[in-house]
Amino acid sequence: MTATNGRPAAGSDADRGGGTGRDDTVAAVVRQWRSVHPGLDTGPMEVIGRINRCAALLQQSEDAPLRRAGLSRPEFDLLGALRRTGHELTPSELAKETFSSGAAVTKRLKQLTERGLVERRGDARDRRVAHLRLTDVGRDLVDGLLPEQLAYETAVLSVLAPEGQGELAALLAELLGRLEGRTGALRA
Amino acid sequence: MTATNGRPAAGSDADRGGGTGRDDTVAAVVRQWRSVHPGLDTGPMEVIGRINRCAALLQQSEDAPLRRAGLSRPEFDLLGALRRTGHELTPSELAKETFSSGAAVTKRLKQLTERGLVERRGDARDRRVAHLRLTDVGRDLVDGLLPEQLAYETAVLSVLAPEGQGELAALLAELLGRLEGRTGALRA
DNA sequence: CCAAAGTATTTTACGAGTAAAACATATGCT
DNA sequence: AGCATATGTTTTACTCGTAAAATACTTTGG
Repeated sequence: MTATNGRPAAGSDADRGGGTGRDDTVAAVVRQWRSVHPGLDTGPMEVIGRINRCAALLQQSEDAPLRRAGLSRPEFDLLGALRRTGHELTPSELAKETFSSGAAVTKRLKQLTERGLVERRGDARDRRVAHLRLTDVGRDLVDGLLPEQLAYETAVLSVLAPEGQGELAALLAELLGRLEGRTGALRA
Repeated sequence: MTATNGRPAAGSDADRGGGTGRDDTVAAVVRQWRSVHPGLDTGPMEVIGRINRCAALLQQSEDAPLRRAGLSRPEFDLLGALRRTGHELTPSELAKETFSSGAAVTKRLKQLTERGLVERRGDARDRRVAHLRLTDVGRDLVDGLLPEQLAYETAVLSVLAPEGQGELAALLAELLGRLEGRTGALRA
């Protein structure tokens, strides 16, 4: 919690490595804060601010191939969950799997079922629960879209060297694993 | 675009380093996809999926101190922009500064002005434009909240060693800088 | 000076997510 | 069996963001 931990001093390390690094907007914001509140440890901003901003930027571009297919990312995530698990899922399982609320899943399912991408089947034993599965059309849509989507993402990420991507993935995995360990239940 | 680029092979590298690494949910998802579509290069998922998931998780916890003050993160960002630039800003400048649409800024300003955190002043020369500034109350709120918020974020991030945080910040800065270079205009 | 075009901001209509309540059904206890 | 409680899902009321239209003002060029 002190202002002098192990992080490299902020405000001048914007370009590391080959000197090709542009200055990012978060660095500029942090610089402003530091000049207004010189005593503050702005370290967390440099991580969290950038994660948020990256997420926002990536989602804009990232979703381009999806939109061509008339799908939002949350919709694609839902279809993807059904595809990758390979079996039927109940609404609650889908909610857990896609990290969204039950109500949101209900709404998405309604639309996706109307579009014929997903089918609903009632449970014989417990008539409260529903089982959802992809229709053939839904399955083909996902299978056709995924390679496109991944190719697109590969292209977007190619601004980073492969080793950089690997390091980034590893660090994020570590952070994510521990954050999830704190709060998130580990799913079955 | 080939499946054999420089990234470490996915699916078994979940714990690196000291062996303390928990398995994160994205790793599990990627494993599922790989077993359904073995030919696919899932590299981008490991980066983008994790960035998105981290952003989501962080925002949940992150915003706790803010909520105590009755502020959403976008509201705090707006107040913060006014505080850190140190001068008045027009609605359009605020929109640029907080990466949100003009309409969203209008709405937030309305609420924040009603709450007495922000003041509006009309421009003498050009009567279309407004100039916004923090009230004393608004300024004190931001100044009181920021250290709390940063301390909280520091605590959340402390699941990563300081060097890890530094590396992560640097990699994200590089990614972000180049992504912004592609599309985003570099602001003044 | 006046009309046309441009710019800053707000308003409107709407889509999507959420929390909490409402339903519908199942399970446990006596 | 019968009632209380728990669980899975949907509905309701509401908030917030967005795109596009509307508004208000300014600038430009004849």
